[in-house]
Amino acid sequence: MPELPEVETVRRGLAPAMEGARIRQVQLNRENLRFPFPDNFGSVLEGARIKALSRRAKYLLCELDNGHTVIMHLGMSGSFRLIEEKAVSTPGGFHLPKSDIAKHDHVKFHLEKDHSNLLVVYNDPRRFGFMDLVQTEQLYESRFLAELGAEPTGNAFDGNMIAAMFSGKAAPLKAALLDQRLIAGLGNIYVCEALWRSGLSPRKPAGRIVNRNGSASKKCDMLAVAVREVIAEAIEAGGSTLRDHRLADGSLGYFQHSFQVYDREGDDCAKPGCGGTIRRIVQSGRSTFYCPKCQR
DNA sequence: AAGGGAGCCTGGCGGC
DNA sequence: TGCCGCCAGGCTCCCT
Repeated sequence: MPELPEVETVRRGLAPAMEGARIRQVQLNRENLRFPFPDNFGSVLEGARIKALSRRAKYLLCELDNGHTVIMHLGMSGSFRLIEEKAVSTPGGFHLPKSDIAKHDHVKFHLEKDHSNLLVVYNDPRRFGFMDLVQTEQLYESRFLAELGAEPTGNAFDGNMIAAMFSGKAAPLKAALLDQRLIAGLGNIYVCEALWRSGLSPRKPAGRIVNRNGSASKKCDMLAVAVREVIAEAIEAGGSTLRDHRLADGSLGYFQHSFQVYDREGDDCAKPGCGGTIRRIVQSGRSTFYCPKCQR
């Protein structure tokens, strides 16, 4: 479920319960997800207290009080469930009632907070997600975070920044916006939506929206605004829920009802007076949805 | 050197 | 009903 707004929604769902909690036990139901779990994963986590749950791009960062931070990525299909203590509590934490045990539950974090037990379960059918452990001091030099580009929610993100990033680029706008080394956190859905909102074709070479002298054109400004807005609105809506993914508390995000182009091939373009039809094309192996009439 | 494609996995859906 | 191919929100690696 995971582009930036979904990860942020997960973070907001888990943080109140997890921050300040102590990790009693970590249960790994397999030795790897996309990558192997680090050897010391359990030993470093168990007994530690969670200081903060934050986010960078699509990564969840769980800072512990022992100098380590857990880096987590949800891949394509990862999700968390938060389960409050139930009747089946034991001295070692508690176990899921049979009805709550799901296929592909790969990691269970048994937590204790304010004398009650919590269970945080990570489920991931496709196992493209992963978890890693780094020294908090070197967090931003770690291999996953070091290369990341601008946070599209940040104050510095504007048309000038886009101009600097896209200047001279031959890659299509779609690919440039998906490049995590430039802007970090956008995925297939929100890129399609942002391009539609800004009236720009996903096929247009990224460098061509930049002024000849390298400064920000009107198009750069409009694109920056569209990206900021679509991300902000999606976070506000609790992200998008596709294929029945749930949020940590079991509820559903509803931004998918606001999609104007994503997965809407054949629909009329929603832009007033446009009259175009949404089309699906494939760019670098992935679906792009756009309106050929008003996106130029 | 940047850009495109395959590969990693499982599950759900539509077509026959 | 069953089987098959295609598709899916991400990322890394390898090739040109």
